[in-house]
Amino acid sequence: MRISELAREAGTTPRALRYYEEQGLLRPARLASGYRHYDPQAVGTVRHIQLLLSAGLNTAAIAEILPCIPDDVTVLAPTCPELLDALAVERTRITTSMDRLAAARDVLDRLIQAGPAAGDRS
Amino acid sequence: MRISELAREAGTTPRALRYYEEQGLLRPARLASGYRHYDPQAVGTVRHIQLLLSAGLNTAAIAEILPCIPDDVTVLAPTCPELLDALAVERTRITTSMDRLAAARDVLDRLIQAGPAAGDRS
DNA sequence: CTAAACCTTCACGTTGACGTGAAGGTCAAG
DNA sequence: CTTGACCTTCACGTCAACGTGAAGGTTTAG
Repeated sequence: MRISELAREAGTTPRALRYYEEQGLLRPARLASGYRHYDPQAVGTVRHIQLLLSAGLNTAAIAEILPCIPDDVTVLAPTCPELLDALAVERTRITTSMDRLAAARDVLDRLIQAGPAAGDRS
Repeated sequence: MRISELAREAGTTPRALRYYEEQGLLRPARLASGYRHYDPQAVGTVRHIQLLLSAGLNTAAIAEILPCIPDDVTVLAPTCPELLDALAVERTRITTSMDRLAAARDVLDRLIQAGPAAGDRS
């Protein structure tokens, strides 16, 4: 598939896919015309990238981790043991972020309940 | 107190405090010299700001919410009912972020366990 | 009185993940 | 054979929360 189709399938833009390639996250083949050619597995790969990005990992961290993620999401066969430290660091970072989010959400919850709870009868 | 002392107390920098003021989050008094003067409550206010920032709220959202947060953190008395929608939106955003973080952490967990789980007995 | 350590207001620099044209090549359809 | 929808590579723009001097006024300690 070509870049626009992959972008549609994965819910992103051609620009982002070129950026991922520039950062070493994707290595599409090239047609004679110079067009990028992606195999179907790239859809899952891109979804992984987006997921990890939304978790706060930067492209450098994903570039380290991504080669360890096999095509089939559920199988998870050949892991790279050298990266365990990096994985643990990111895991800790994610957990810390979740804790902060939970604390902030508590503040909002108190605000939400403090207001209308007292006297909102309409 | 002056800006450097507040920065120390709240664990941040004078630059950040000036930025918060520029964004309408703080309104310190001014001495005759032009120096900013903060009352002790500002320490808690700044901590709230940092917490909400770390939760992904931007300064505009915090500017809306902050006036509703009373000085005493635990009391939470006079809430602004008009802002309930904004609060709910941010709450949803936070929950969504937490879900994404949890999903990404699951991916990392599978990677962490897939590798050393097979044969790591030490 | 002077030096250190504050403070002030500009105003440009940084970082990351892209957005957004610009200028031009490629390819299937009519 | 030309239109239009693709694609390519630069390369500058964006946004947010500050960092980092620059140039100068203020306050405090000796």
